[in-house]
Amino acid sequence: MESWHGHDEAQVPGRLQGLPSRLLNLAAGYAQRLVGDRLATLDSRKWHYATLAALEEFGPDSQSGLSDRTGIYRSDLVATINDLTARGLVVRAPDPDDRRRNAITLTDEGRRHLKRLDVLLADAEAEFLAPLSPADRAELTRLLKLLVAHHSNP
Amino acid sequence: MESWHGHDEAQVPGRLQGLPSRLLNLAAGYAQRLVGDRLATLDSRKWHYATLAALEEFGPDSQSGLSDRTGIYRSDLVATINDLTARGLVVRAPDPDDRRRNAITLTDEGRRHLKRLDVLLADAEAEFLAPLSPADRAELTRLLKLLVAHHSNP
DNA sequence: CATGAATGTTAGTGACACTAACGTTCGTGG
DNA sequence: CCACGAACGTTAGTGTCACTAACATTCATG
Repeated sequence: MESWHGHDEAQVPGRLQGLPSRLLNLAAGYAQRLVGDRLATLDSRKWHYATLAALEEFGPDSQSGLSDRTGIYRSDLVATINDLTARGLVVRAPDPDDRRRNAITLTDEGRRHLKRLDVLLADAEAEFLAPLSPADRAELTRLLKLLVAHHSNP
Repeated sequence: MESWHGHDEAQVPGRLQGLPSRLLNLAAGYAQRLVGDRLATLDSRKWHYATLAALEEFGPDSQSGLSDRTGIYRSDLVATINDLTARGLVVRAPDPDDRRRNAITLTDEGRRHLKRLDVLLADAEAEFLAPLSPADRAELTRLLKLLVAHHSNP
């Protein structure tokens, strides 16, 4: 993750120019890049963060529970948990109450790592929102919530 | 492109819940899906549309010119132009003035196809923005433009 | 006219969203 | 009580998109 396509911004087709869906994609791209780059400084990604955050907030959970909470597909969660266990941030143990399940538990080191990621994310968020006033940020959040709410439950 | 992860929206970690960058990614995801699905009904994708639109607006162009205008990498543009020529929407011919270049030209059929895609896109855009009032849409566009402008030229 | 830059091309990487299929384990209805 | 279907974890694979590296051809400039 180094450069990107958005720096020079040559003459762009006019019909695309002001399209909210295009602007949204552009903006989301910048946000994603900022966040991704920050997390990468600690060899982490969105998935790692989301998983650790869910574990801290809701306590130990099965993989399918984590999949629900994070939106990560259970198939992709396998590799994520592999990573996190390999780094000692999480423990995967068979659930004695339901032997189909794995109980995923946050370790102390995992909790510490999550705290470090939190700092990074707050930083990225601040940098991303820099051009907006507090009122603008609230407004943006409101509008995005409307859109997300409308399209998330059909 | 059929289902997606956003329908049930289970209990999500609170620290992620209201984060503009997360909301932005979610919203962009919905928009992308809407647009992508619409375009897919005519076996097209974002790249095809962007290329055709750029050609109509700026006239025949080289591939690297198109790359600049659309933001598509020249390496990816090769396949895009391959597709479009295979479908007769575009003609690729060596540029006599500069034999390194290919001159890409929109065909009549390409123009017709673009018109069809335009309808689809307008439709997707309308559906995406359905929950917002005209004032809200203007506001969203304004905020997104601020963000994009700030992050596109460092 | 030699050197370096631009152009198109091929190949490949990596993140992410998503599907299909399979074995194991559990819960339930008959 | 047990057969059957559902849930769980896992493996493998697909498709889109952004992006890099390397190469041959052609052009432009010094």
